[in-house]
Amino acid sequence: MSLHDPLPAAPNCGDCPIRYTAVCARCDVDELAQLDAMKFYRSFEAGQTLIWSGDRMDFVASVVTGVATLTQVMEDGRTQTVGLLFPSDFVGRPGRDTAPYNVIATTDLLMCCFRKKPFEELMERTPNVSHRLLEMTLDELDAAREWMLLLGRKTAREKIASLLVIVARRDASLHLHAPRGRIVFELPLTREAMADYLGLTLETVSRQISALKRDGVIELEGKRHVTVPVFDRLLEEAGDDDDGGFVG
Amino acid sequence: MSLHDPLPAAPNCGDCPIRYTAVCARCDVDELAQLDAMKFYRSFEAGQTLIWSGDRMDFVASVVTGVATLTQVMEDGRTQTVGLLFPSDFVGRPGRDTAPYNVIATTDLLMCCFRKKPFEELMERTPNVSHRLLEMTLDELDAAREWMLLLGRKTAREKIASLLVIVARRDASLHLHAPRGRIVFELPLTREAMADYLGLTLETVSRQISALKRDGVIELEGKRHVTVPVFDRLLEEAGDDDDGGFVG
DNA sequence: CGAGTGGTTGACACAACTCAAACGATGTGG
DNA sequence: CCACATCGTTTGAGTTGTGTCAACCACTCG
Repeated sequence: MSLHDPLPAAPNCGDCPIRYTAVCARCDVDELAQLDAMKFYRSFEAGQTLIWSGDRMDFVASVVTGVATLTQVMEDGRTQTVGLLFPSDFVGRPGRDTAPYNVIATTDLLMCCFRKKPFEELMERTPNVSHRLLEMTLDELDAAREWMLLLGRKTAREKIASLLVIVARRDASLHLHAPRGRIVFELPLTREAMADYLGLTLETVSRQISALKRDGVIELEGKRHVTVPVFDRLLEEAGDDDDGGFVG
Repeated sequence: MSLHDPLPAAPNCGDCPIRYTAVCARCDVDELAQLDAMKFYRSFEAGQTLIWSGDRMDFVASVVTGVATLTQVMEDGRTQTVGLLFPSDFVGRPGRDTAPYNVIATTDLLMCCFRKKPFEELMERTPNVSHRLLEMTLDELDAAREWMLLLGRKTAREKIASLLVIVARRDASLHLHAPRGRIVFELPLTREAMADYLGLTLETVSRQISALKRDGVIELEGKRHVTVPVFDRLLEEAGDDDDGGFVG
């Protein structure tokens, strides 16, 4: 399975690909049955905007397959992506009713949705959900702060390498292993979407990817299919001091 | 009361300045008594590092008075501040035992601490605490994402203006009102700490502050005492499209 | 009074941005 | 089936905002 797989038929919770990683990860059979009863699926095509900043949000959701971005746009059009959503990531905030960001599908996307009100009520009586959500939110906060270091202090080349590391890790985690040695993955983002996430222009992104290719850090087939011959080399280029523990 | 006030004698929870804004905000008298029994205070001087990244953390804490920063440092010394902690903000993550960031007091600081284990146990049986912590963590995530926009897309001048807006807002929230018209506050950060938070060099910070002064957006007495004659003007300079609703 | 700390200002360099041209892949209509 | 438009991308040439290096100022402390 990769980030781009065709959408599976709406799965039963029991054999859902994100059963043990999403908000529902710690639910018992009874709790799962309750979620199962209230869930509904929505699918989107690559490029579609699911939610506009300022919209009323009457549901929360988990990404089942595909990738989406959270982006902020300034009045004059400057755009910054503030979150990448991979399978199992959660969208929406209990207790808030308007969306603070645009949510955009960058690949075909399947979401598992819950109407907000019933979900909030379930959260009230189900610590297994609210504690898992707290844990996931704390993880996202850590990720956001790591991204602040990237945006504030890394060079364009380090930024690109760091993004590739993130994508490689999230892709690997779908297969339940850590990236090591020679790895291959698909980029779920256009050059422009990468630029918006990295705080760069798309030209700079393109140039730095070309440079990493020229230097043998990566190989490309087409624009999206990336091979990293030596993952540790990519890690060095990313300039991270730690290796960011693997979460299965 | 300002961000810099001398430390009060260790207060009783009932008349603690952050009684209705910290993790304990929603606790009833009984829950408060439990927290009261297990809490202890620690104070720090401006400039002190409370916690080093990688250290074992056996407590969590709330800022009672003063300001602290969370900072990340790369191997080569590049430094990025990833969080500003004002009174009522929470430090430490239940369920993790080593600190991911340096925590540094930028003013004299009073912390209300809880040993991690007992606090976690109390959280298990006290939804009023864990729900409040979830809410605060979601707020912090929003703040981190707003900062990502700043780091990725704003100019140096906009960055400075934005920081001043944040400090003005947090300072005002201690007095339970929103900033408006002519306002006055103390900067709780050195130029270097500002640079680390804004992803700039201290020279650029200094130049842009001089420029804002020259243009009449701010007035300075000494290096730290700031007067903003027209708060809306500062907001324009910050380049934010929304006015970031007031939280009392 | 000298040393140290935090801040300001200047001169210059360079990484990344802007503007512009062109490419390959894909799709569409005559 | 070819001409043509579009989209995402690459590459080049020139500009600029911010970083770097360095001198100097204002205070404070011992």
